[in-house]
Amino acid sequence: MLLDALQRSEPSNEPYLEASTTGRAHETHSLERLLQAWPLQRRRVCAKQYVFRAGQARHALYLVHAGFFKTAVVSEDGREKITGFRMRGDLLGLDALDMPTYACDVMALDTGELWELPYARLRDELPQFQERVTALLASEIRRDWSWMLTLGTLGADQRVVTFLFDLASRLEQLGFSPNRLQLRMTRAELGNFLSLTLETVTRVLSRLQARGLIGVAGREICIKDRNGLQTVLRDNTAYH
Amino acid sequence: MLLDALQRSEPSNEPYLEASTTGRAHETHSLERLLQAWPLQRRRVCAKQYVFRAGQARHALYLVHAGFFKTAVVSEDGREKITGFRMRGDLLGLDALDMPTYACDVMALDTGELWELPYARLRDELPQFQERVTALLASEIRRDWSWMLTLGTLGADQRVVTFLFDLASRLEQLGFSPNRLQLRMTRAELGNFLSLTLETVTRVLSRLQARGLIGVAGREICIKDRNGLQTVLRDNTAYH
DNA sequence: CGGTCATTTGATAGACATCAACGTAAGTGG
DNA sequence: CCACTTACGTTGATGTCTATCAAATGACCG
Repeated sequence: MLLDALQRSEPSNEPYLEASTTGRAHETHSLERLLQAWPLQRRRVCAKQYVFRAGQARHALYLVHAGFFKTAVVSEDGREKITGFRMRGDLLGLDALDMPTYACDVMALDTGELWELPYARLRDELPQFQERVTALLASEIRRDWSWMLTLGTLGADQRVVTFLFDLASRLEQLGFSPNRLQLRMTRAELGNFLSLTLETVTRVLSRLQARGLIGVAGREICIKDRNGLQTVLRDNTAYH
Repeated sequence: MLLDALQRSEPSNEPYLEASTTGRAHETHSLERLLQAWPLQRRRVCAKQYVFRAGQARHALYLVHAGFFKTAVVSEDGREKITGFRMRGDLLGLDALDMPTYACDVMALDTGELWELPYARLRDELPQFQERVTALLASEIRRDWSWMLTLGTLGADQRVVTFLFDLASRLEQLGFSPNRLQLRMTRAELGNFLSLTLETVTRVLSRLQARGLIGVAGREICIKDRNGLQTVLRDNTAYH
């Protein structure tokens, strides 16, 4: 139950414009609707380009309008950890709201468009905005906790499957097909997010494909047997 | 740099009332000062007692005034993950601000006192409160990310050392000695938080003690050689 | 003082990391 | 248009960290 509310991670965007079974314009888009009357600064970014980096002066909040992004934290000694993948409707920079500088790196994984939100003005002039921001902050915490649970208690296969389900669910929310996933990150990035090596990610995907549960063609993955994948989650619950 | 701002996890409370070198009344206590004029409902809890559990109707926010607590999420199939240890100055229930029910379990690890904060009223009547809550939410996210980094990229020894440093730092902020740590959680709980087994935690502590870096007597741990411990962190940076 | 729970330590095994090649795709420049 | 380069992905062999299993000791409590 908690899980349903929490799980999240990944995106794929412009292709696959099929109709979703559940309709469009979900929670994710509510911020966009809220901001329709505002003249927002837009910013285009290309793949591998940083939106901002930890330590830079915080100018604004960014609302993802298109494209895929990764957020990451880095330690002094260079260890990096991808904390999430962001897509349309996600807000970037929230985690530094109380700071003068950004607290994480955000990199575009493909070309995308961002809307620059002037936080202070929106907060003061748009009453629902503050509330929305609070909700987004809280849900980010729950999402993080959910991933901590996943990474801390599940084995490699189950982590990957959890990721695939989460990505599929997010895509579906945006109106895309939940069965054809276009990964925008490398195996290494996926592995980093899941606390696995890139080789392990590859092996898991191959394994799942061999069992007929998914189809893998590079970064294009299709989900063939949802129940089978659910079984993977239920079965060998490694650890603890 | 990021790390310093982020790391956090653990507490120990009433004993060790030594003077801290850095003075008192830090950021952590600012909420208490802010609330001095308010008549707050207080609640006493005993060890092993739940403050609230995930799914229960959300009544209020709780400010920890005394005692130690653990927050945990649980999946449908019973996997549990401790997401943090909370002490004086921490706010409980923040992660569910936008929900009708709590999103995690909170259990007292010893006797403690909580102050019940009526969120809606405080938000409306105390302007600085909203701001404070936002800051706390954001810093919880950064803290979570920092632990994700630690758990995802460091080996067992380094996780435990990171934990000890974090705990020591938090204790110092509260005015206690940063060198004598009274753990309030079992090895199993510590292991759960660090994504290790209780046996591994025990072994690491024994190992560090054998090297003369710390002293271990059950749940009482004293830090003997900070530099030596720093070395552990620098050295064998396992993984990736 | 028996009984439960927490901690410690040892022996063993397994899952995943590491190391090493090789295959594939895409982009560059001659 | 095709070597050449570079980045990414796949697969295999091997190693190791830490989980698992097991047992003994100690602490606390009714």
